[in-house]
Formats: sequence, structure tokens, C-alpha cells
Amino acid sequence: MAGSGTDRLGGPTGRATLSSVAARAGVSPQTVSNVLNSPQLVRSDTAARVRAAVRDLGYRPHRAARQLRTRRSQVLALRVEASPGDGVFDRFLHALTDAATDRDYRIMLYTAQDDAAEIAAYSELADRWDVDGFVLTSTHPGDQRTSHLAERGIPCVTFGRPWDGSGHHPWVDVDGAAGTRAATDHLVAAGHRRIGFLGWPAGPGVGDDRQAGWESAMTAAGLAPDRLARSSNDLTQGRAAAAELLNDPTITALVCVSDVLALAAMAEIAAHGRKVGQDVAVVGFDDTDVAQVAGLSSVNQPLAEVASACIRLITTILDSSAAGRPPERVLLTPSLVVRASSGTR
Amino acid sequence: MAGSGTDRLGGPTGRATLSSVAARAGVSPQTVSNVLNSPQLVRSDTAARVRAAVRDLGYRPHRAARQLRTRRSQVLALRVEASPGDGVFDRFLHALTDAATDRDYRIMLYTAQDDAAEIAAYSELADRWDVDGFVLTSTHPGDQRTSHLAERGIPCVTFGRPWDGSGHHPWVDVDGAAGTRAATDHLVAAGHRRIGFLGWPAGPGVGDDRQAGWESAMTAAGLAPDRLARSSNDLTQGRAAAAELLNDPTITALVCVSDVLALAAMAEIAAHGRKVGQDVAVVGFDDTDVAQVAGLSSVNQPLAEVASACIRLITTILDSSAAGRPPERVLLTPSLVVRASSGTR
DNA sequence: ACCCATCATTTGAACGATCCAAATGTGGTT
DNA sequence: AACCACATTTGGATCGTTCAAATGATGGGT
Repeated sequence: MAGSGTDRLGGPTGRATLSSVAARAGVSPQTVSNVLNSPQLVRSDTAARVRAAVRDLGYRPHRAARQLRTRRSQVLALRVEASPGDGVFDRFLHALTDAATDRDYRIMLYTAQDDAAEIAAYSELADRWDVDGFVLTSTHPGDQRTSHLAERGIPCVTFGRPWDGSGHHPWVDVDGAAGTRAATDHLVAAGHRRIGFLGWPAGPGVGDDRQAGWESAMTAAGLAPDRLARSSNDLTQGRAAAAELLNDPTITALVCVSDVLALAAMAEIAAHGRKVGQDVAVVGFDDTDVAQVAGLSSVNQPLAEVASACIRLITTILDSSAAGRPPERVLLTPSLVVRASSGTR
Repeated sequence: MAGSGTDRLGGPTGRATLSSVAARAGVSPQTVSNVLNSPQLVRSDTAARVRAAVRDLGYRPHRAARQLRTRRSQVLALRVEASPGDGVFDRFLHALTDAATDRDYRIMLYTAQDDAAEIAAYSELADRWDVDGFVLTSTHPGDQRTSHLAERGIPCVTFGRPWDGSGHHPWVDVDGAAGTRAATDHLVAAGHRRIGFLGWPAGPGVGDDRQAGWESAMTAAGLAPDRLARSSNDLTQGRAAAAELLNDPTITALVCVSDVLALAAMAEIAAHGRKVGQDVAVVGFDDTDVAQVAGLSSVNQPLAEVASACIRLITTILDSSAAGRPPERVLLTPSLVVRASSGTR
């Protein structure tokens, strides 16, 4: 309909500006700006005329110019880690980019060797690149990153709770305990009574949280949460820890703190000449690609919801200057995906 | 030494600017700019004085202001895909961000449902966000994205060859044929004679390329590349295809086009009551986390080199206005990582 | 002493948008 | 008719940087 035919996107001088739109609509540049940013100030017929000109010329505000004046870049920074991670970063990244785009923000990436290097990078990113805020992942006990950002007055959200309770920033997290509780309940419902837990080394954080879910579900079912082994998150150690548990032949099911350890358990079960899913049920955590490929039941984190909550929280801080209110917190519940490794057949 | 004590990073008015540095050094703002951008124009003692002022004040150029003037953002855009992908995107992303940072560029993300949506997003990204260039991944036959970018005069590099030969843009790719050739050679050296190939549906692109490597290595070893099955990249279909090959009991080794299909093969081998690595050797492709966890030999892509080559190629185009020369092409050789699935024991 | 060439440095004007304050138009009230 | 309140519109000034052209300093050569 409108503007059929030639596309004036790239006029003689290049692209449309506020002034060129103003000239075409017969108003001042400021009025055009008002139409776009403060429509309530402009009479509706003028606004309509201006909007028509905007459409005709294919005008898009030039972000660098706006940024120079307003000191807002509409850019959020996110660190990409080198370590293998838990295998869900891809999905989180996609969801985060989508959610940011919905609110007219973009995600910009940076890397850092460790927390110290990351903290050192903050002022560079904020000063030079005018990053408006940070989305931090992988929070851990003793995490100093948020306090450094707070000192500099740079807003942030974390995906992950502040595990030492000190945090005074908005965060979004997934209730790991609820996830392992669901996994345990599922196994109990399937008739299992001796259910072991394959966890990470003890310490406050994600690992303990997930273990607590297993414990509470066992206790609630009148069972003793006493079969427990720990391992770092790799296959070799994981198999050794799983072997420990499997030495007890009465154990018929394992709840694992991660998919990697669940796979270790599956391998060890097979090595013991028993069948995964039939003789011993296994449930993992994170629902990674690996789990899908291996037919492993696993606890799935609602990453799209996490991402959109992260964006909602930080853009709320950025867009309204609502500095007074206490930081918002969001705790989401994961869901169990049942596959062959814990199939009832 | 220099600037010990108080850090003037955040002076009374905020941050240091070109003018504040100039005032401190007793020169004009333009001279400061020249010291930083065209040092040969400035007498060395003046330059030294200016550089000292820069250090003292902790001056960092304001990117938005520079961008407004130069029409350069120092930002490259990269699409994050929704689909599960091949499991190497994380690593590529990290390497790409690192490589970009080395040359003072940053990576900004966007998403798109499909190629058409991606093409539609280009002008928005280039106009509004002033993206300097694009890094495209997942090239495929009939890919129209590069030609659309070329029409708009936006530079790009692709990770992946133009599979229909039409491409007239710089690209970086990994020699898939060389990878499967290495895998096949390794199996031949281990004494295998009947080596099957588990591939993707036929068609120009990555799949055919990897298949060609197996064929050429077999032929070179005087063996017939005649045991071949195809499947889409998922576990269920993959197991069926693997079963086809395993019906021939003389086959003792499988080269697979991807880690997912290799895992399918491993599962099927186990289901046939045979032992992976002992009775039947398996090699995958991409060396994903899955492969590491499963003890699967796999072909590893040199993603750090790919990433830095991508950045080198596109920054060369952007920084020098060397538009005349033909687009550069880089083909890198992957390396085989041997694990238990093809162990000689 | 003069003039010109050469280099180093400074000045003035953009880039495109938004902020602030001031100027215009509109209507109602006295 | 003069006035005021209010809605709408406009004119600089400004953000920090770079580009183009103008100025100042220096040093021969004649």
C-alpha cells in the first residue's frame, strides 16, 4: 500500500535523518523527535503527517547520535565462557537475544579468563562501548562481580542466586531443589525405594541445592536419603563415584546432579552388566543435547522464561529510573522430561 | 609509577574527554586526536606530553561520538540459531569474541527464524545499529544471504564455503574431506578393511564433502567404499541406518558424518551385543562435548583458527578500503582425536 | 631582509539526535 | 479588548569526535 514502487531508503545523500523527515513533513526536527519519543506532546494530525513522512523516507533513528546525547546505548553485555559449561548456554543465548530484541536492546559479547579479569573489563566496556548493563551467569559463593558493578553504578541482573546471601541485585534462577524433587517423586511413583544421589563435591551453591531436593523428596516419601556419592563433573571421576553407589545391589535408581554425571552412571551401569531403565533408572539434570541423544530422562530448565525475566528485570531498572524499590527476584520451576533411562517398562 | 594515588577516572563532570585531556596537556583537542590516530603528524615531545595526560586522566575515546563522525561502529553481527546445531557453536563463539576483541571489534548478536527473516534484518542492523559487517555461519546450497549483503555494500565473511560456487566473498572453512580421510586412514592403519560410512542424505554441501574424504581414503588404500548408509542427524533414524550397516558382519569400523550419528552407531552396536572399540570401531565428527563424554574418537575442527581467520578477513576489508583485490579464502585442516571408541586395544 | 616551502598545530564546522528554554498559537475568562 | 493558562511548536546549545581548511612557527635559499 504505502510507498509502493521506489524505496527511498538510500536517497542521494544516503539515509534519512530527523531533518530530512522534518523537511518533508513541514515541521521542525524537534517535532519529529517528539512524535517518536513523546507522542503526547504532539497534536494528532501533525503526528500523522510526520509518521507518513517517516514511512515514506524509511527513516530509522541513528543510534550512535542518540547515544551520544542520552548516554544510553541499548546494549547489554554478556560473558561467553571458555569452559565446556553445562551445555545449556546456546539455548540461553538464543532466548536472551530474542528477549532483548523484543525490548529494543542488543546483546554484546565479551570474554574473560576469570572473575578478576572480568571485573577489570567492566569499566572498559561501560566507558568505551557504553554498555548499559550486564547479564551475569554462573554465580557462585564469594562472587564479587555484582558488588563491583554496584560500586560503579552499573546495573546488572544475574542468572543464578547470590549464594552467599550478600547480593543486593535483581536475579533470576531456576529452583534446582524443585527439579530433583520432581525427579525423585517420579522415581518413587514408579516404585523405586532405594534411590541414590550422584552429586558434586559439597559446598554452598547449585550442587547442594539440587541435593537438598532429593533429600526432601526422599524424606517426604518416608525413605532414607542415605545413598550418596560425590564427584567432579567429568566422566572418569563420575564413573568411579557411580560404581560406589552401584556396589549396593539394592539401589534401583539414581538421581544425578548433572547430565554428564548421569551419563557416567549410565556407562557404569552398562559396565556392571545391568540395563539402564530396566535394572537401574537414571535421571539427569539440564536436559542437554547429550541427554536427548542418549535417551536420558532429565530436568529441563525453562531457559526462555529465565532469559525474558532477566531482560525484563534489567530493562525495568534501565528504562524507569526506579532506583528506590528493592531488587526483584524470580525463581522459576524446572520440569522433568522423561525418557527411556527412567522408563517404567 | 604514573598516576599513583587518586584515580581521576570519574572526575567531577564524569569521564575524561578529548577536551579535558587537551586542557591538561596544554594543546588543542584535535592534537590529542592526532596523537591517538595519526601520530606521525605530531612532534614527538608534544605527543609524549599528551600521552601522559591520557594516562593521568584515564582517558578512553567515546565510541559513540567517534561512530557518529566516522560511520564505523567496530561492531560485527552474528546470528545465533535456534536449532540444536552441531554442538560446536559455543566454542566458535568464544573464539570469535576473543579474536574480535584483539582487533578492537565486538560481536553483537541477532536471531532470525530463517534466511528470509535474516535478510530482512540486515538493513535494520546496518542502519540502526551501525553494524560494520556480518559473520555468517551455516552456509548451504542456494544461500542467498551473501548476495543480499553484497547488494547493500555490507561486508561479510562466512564460516563455510559457498556450496553452489556463486560466492564472491571471503570465506573460511574446515576441510571436511581431509577430516574423514584422516579418520579412515587411522582405521586402516589399525588394521580395519571393511569400513562403512554413516552419512547424511546426499546433496551438495558438508555431508557430501565428508563422504568424499572417506571414499578417497578407501580408494587410496585399495579398498572399496561400498558400505554406506544415510540418515538425518538424529538418534532414531541414525540407529536404523547404523543397523543396516551392521547387518553386514564383516564391517569392523564406521566413519560417521557427525557425532550424533556416531553415538547412534555406538548405541546400535551395543544393542547388537557387540563392543564399541573392540568389535567395531567408530569415529565421529566435530568433537563435541558428547564425544568427549562418550569416549568417542572424533574429528576436531580448529575453531580458534577459524574464528581468528574470519576476523582477520573481515577486518582487512573494513580497515583498509582494499576493495579491489579478490576475496580471500581460507581452508583449514581438522585433526583427529583418538579415544576409546577406536582404540587399538 | 624578503619570500616561499614545509611542518606542526589550531580553528571552525560538521555528524544526528536530544535537552532545555523560549516562542508561537488557541481558547476561555473577566 | 485585554489577559492568562495551556497546548503545541521551534531555536539554539550540546554530547565527543574527526575532517578540512587556516594559522603559526621554522628554516633555507636568493
